Amino acid sequence: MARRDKRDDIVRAALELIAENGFHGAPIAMIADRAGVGTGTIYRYFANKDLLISKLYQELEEKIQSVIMEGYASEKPIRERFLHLCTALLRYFIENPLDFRYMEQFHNSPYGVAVRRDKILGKKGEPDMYRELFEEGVEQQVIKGIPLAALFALSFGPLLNVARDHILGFITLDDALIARIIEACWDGIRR
Amino acid sequence: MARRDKRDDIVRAALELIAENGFHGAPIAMIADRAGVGTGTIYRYFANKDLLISKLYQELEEKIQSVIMEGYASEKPIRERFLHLCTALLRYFIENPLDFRYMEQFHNSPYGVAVRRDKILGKKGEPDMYRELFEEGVEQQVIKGIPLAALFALSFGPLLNVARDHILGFITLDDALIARIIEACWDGIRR
Amino acid sequence: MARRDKRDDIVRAALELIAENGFHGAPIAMIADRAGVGTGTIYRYFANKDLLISKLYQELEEKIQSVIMEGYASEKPIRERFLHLCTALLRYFIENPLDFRYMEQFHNSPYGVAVRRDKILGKKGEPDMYRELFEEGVEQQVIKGIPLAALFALSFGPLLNVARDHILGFITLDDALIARIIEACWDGIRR
Amino acid sequence: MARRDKRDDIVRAALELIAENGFHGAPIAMIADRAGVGTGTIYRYFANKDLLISKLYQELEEKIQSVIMEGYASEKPIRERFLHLCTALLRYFIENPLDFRYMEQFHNSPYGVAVRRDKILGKKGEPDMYRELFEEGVEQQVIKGIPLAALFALSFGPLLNVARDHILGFITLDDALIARIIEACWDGIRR
DNA sequence: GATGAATGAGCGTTCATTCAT
DNA sequence: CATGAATGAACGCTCATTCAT
Repeated sequence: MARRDKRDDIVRAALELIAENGFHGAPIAMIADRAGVGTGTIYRYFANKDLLISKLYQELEEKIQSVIMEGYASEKPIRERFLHLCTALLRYFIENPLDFRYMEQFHNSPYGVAVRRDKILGKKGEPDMYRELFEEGVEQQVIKGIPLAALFALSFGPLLNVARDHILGFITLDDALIARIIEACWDGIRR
Repeated sequence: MARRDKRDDIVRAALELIAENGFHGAPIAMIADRAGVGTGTIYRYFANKDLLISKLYQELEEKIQSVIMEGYASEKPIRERFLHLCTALLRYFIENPLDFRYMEQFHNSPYGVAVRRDKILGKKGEPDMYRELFEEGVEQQVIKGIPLAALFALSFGPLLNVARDHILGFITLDDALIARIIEACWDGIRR
Repeated sequence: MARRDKRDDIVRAALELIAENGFHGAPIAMIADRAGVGTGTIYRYFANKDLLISKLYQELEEKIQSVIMEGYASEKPIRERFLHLCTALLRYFIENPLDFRYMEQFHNSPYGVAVRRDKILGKKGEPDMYRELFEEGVEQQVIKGIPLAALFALSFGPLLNVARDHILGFITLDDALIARIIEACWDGIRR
Repeated sequence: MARRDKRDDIVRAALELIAENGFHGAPIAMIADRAGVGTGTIYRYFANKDLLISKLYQELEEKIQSVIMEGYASEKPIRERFLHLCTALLRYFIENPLDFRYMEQFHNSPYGVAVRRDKILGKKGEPDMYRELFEEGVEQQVIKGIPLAALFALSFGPLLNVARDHILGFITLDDALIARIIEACWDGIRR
């Protein structure tokens, strides 16, 4: 088996178990078992469990980022761009429920706080589509002039909530409902 | 010391430690220590740690429920009632950050799922102000005709997010900003 | 069983196993087993394995110190005092081979270096019979005027070597031989 | 690279790491790394770690043996020969502290016991300069008539102790001091 | 021959829970 | 009733050794 494959097996096993059971419910031995490798093998790819968790988060974030940026046109109107990003993100989560659950677990953990700070306050040079979009929208007076953190809350809060409820089976999201919910998010932030 | 007092000490210690450090950072021995009781004593009040956690959640919920219902008048317009509930809730969280952090920890854990289901789908007979409000608002065509879960998401999602950001210091909520954010939530759900 | 007894069981088990097999050959689980307690119990008495090892060393040292000081008269001639201390020490080791082996293991380990430095250079305020004796002897020109460390080496070096050889069965020390060897040590350091 | 060179690299890496960090601090992977070879390669030269350790000891011993025998003349008087051997040995250790530290680690380990036994009791036919010297000295009544093990203890005990203290910086040995200490050793064993 | 990825037994340590006092 | 000493399963992690390439 190629080296890459083994790493992938580990990452996938970690993703599944953590998504399903939380960090608690995913001991290294169980991850190794699910991945079909020895426990020691995991440590050849990740220095420790924390790093495995963080690395997996980063990779997911990059993957999601690239997916939602497909077809994104920065010259279109703010509203259209907002709808695009939100729809793409929500669709991604619905189609990849494990990824969603993992991200959720991660954000609600000590790691998550630092990441959230960077997202809101802007990390060293790294651009964030949402932040740029909000800042531009506020400037153009299309979006309410409230702090960025509030705009993030008004957008992601509902989004992540409905994604979760859908995955848990409390609601069933189809294209029409997705569209209505995202319109509602837009109603929340638009001036 | 009265039996009640001892129980309260345990509950308060658990609240503080779990709010500050998460479930991980609150072993029974530490809770007992902070409460000033023996570890065994906790098991005289709660059959096990899970039950302590769940019971504490229930009590917090009841307390919050009663606080936000103060001055709530069901004969007032939907909008006004919505603003009242949301403002009271957000204020409560800001003034009681430990309670908020605890609720957050709880919701983001295996326990949380069942609770959320009950809230959305309606538990055995127990009334929920929000659900009633939303149902009435939808009926009166004041609120968007989307599933209850979506309305919950559009309301609580932003609320909990800004509460967290405030507590973490990423945003500073004053009365004016609270009002604007809750208005924005209303914009999101109103027809 | 009294608390003290359990602690003693742990300490004795650690002493035996480490003396017999070295630090390597004395995992916590084995010590617990030999002591007849659960592994977790050890951690109620010692914060970690290192502390157990260090504490055991200290206690042994104190015990040995008090034994060899029995009947020690500081007004007697240097030579007589030297013979007394060395004889008492060597006898102690022969009669308590586990203690000897333990001390040996300890001294030959990272911990041991610091202890040795203190012994030679003189720790804060703590008096050491040997150091005082050597210093007095050098001053009185009864003992060779070479560095303390050299005097320690000329005394303890042979002592510990023969103790080891006796315990390992390479030599059999009786009172006469002990006396001759210690006289030889004196020959080495005396002017 | 020649086979011999690779083996030397491994042996040197093992020597350095074990001397510096003890057996604990020298995992096979680290030795391989330092030697610039693959971990598996080590097992082509040594069946297992224990054998590497023992073989390294033997080689060091042979090297030391040959060095201290330089200029050794068995026709000279006992005393002179003793001073020669001890001086050469002490000098060697001071000039090769890694070798010394390694020997020390080795002697204070399960392996060491067997080696010591051989040295004192005389291994199958292998001659040992010191043993011969002591036996001859005792016979000529130049050296005290005590067991060989005691003579070894009175000679090597101080020697190894001062070597260690010098390497650890507790004492500074120059030629004069070395001479005085070895004279003192001689005082200890001579009749 | 040489490699280093893979392995899993074994380590030190934690902590929810029990139970004798 | 209240206690806290005792427990041992379970955890994250290490490392000597193997073996497919």
